[in-house]
Amino acid sequence: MKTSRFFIATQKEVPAEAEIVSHRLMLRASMIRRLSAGIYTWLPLGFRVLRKVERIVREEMNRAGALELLMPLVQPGELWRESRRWDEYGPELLRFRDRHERDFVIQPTSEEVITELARGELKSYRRLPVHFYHVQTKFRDERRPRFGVMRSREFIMKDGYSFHADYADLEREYRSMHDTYTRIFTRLGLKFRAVAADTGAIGGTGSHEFHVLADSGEDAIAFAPQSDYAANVELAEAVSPGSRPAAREPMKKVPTPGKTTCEDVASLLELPVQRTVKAVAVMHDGNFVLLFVRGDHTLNEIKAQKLLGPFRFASDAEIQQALGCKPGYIGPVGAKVRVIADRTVCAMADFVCGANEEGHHLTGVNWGRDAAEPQVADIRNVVAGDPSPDGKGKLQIVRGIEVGHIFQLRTKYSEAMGATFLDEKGAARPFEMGCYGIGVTRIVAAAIEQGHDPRGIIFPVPIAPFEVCIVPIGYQKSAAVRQATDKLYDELAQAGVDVLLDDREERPGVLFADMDLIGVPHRLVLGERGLAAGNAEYKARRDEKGTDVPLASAVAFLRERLAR
RNA sequence: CGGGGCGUGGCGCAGUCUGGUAGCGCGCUUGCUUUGGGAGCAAGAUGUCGGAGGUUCAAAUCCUCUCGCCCCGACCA
Repeated sequence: MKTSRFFIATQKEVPAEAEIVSHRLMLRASMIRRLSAGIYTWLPLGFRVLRKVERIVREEMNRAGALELLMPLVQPGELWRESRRWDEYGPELLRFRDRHERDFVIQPTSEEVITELARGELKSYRRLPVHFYHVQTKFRDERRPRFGVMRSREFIMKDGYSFHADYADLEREYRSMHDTYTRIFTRLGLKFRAVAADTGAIGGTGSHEFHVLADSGEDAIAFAPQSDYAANVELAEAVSPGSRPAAREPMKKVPTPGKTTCEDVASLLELPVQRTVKAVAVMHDGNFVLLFVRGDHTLNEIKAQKLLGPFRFASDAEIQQALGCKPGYIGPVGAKVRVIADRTVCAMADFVCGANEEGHHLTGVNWGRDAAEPQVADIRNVVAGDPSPDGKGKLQIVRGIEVGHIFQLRTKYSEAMGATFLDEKGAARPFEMGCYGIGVTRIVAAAIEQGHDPRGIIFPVPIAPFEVCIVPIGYQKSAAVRQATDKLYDELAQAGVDVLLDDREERPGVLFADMDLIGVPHRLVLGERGLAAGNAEYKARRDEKGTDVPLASAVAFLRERLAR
């Protein structure tokens, strides 16, 4: 490709809308343009990257035996009523009516359609197992789209669905997909981690997320460096710290006017915040419930929800009614309500908590002696330094961008939609199902979050818009440069290298800046100076300085570099 | 959904408080010079100031309505 025949519209200035580095760079590099909130056009440069990501995904899915098909973007609402997701999905599901007033949705995923297909086509166990996938546009009407294509409303996802006669076979496919995803993200050149994930309302044992590691990630991941343990913080178990020490202090009420947070109370009393206990008041099924975590810990709402079922935070008025005090001074002593303590809190003695009286806290509080023994559960988020749940070392926390998710659906959809097959004995049984997603568009942004410097994007070779660029100095002026450049360009193209020749009539600085910005991994510069000695100058995108390479061996040199 | 902010040429912004000839930088066009890290000079083009209504001799500026976009929050005792 020659730049003069391509479309590069780089910008020095960034549109004010862009917040994170990948979004800024994608706009500046002219990979994408925003059309509407969370809706983007992929320009030719960005589209090349997108296609390369898709290609790797397809190759590995096909290699694993999955079969590509294409399901519609627009799906009948009727199917969604069958699966009950019409009601469960909420406002993120984009719905509309056609001219006959029939309900339709723009698909956020395709479980309904694939299950509909399966119940019509997969009548016999002899057809199983089978795994269908497609790479298709998705729409989720996000409450708040942001970060460019990282969290957009319209995006491209690879979603696959597998059908099995029994759970053992589903598990086999699930492990196979775990391996396949590992290969895909490895080939994409990304630093990633597979982590155990929450299975949400569906339950079941199997769900893993694949996260690209980046500080700007929206998810927190807990992992143990000494073992294989890795889990989304939403899920990571906070293990019990052991048995509770004996009480040594008497309970005492102390004035703490205006000190409503554990940090404030701890600093007033000159105690570590780890000696304090904080209360979270929630309403569940019309009942007032107090949840206690250590002062420096935070409540894990997902764990709490699993324990209690759906709940919401209590209002100030409800707290006043249940405890007779304001928020900020809540404690378990004398509280005639349901009390749930985190495992860590349960193992505390002589702790500090609210006195259920405005402006006062209690010190030297002990379970059993001063307050009724609470219900104990794991309801907090793990923090760095917590022991790993597998007993091997301590947890660390890193941030990640979720780019893949594999899931054992089991029979949720097949039962809801009556999708059954006949087994060897002629009995109708619902399919065991798995589903497997990869956020194709998000991967592009994630790769940039992981690979960039002040000059621009640094793409991994497999997904770079071009593998190599040639920057001639004086292409329009010097016949020698032009001749050598054209020859090299032809040779590289012949050798199957994805090469971009920057033949624009611009000053060299402009060409260098653009090639750096769009993230081409390898660069060859041809100028009269070097050509006189028979050399081209080679520089990898991450290198500070270039090195001379004999022009005669430049193709072989690059092929060797690209083969790595 | 709640809170905050912004809509002025393709992009980034000033001008709005205090009504009175619509401006700057980047980009774009043409010419000359320049040419190994985002050039210089000169000449140019591009605006229904998001939209509708109102107040006024006069509205980018004041008022009302409306549309769009961005950011923050939804962990709090």
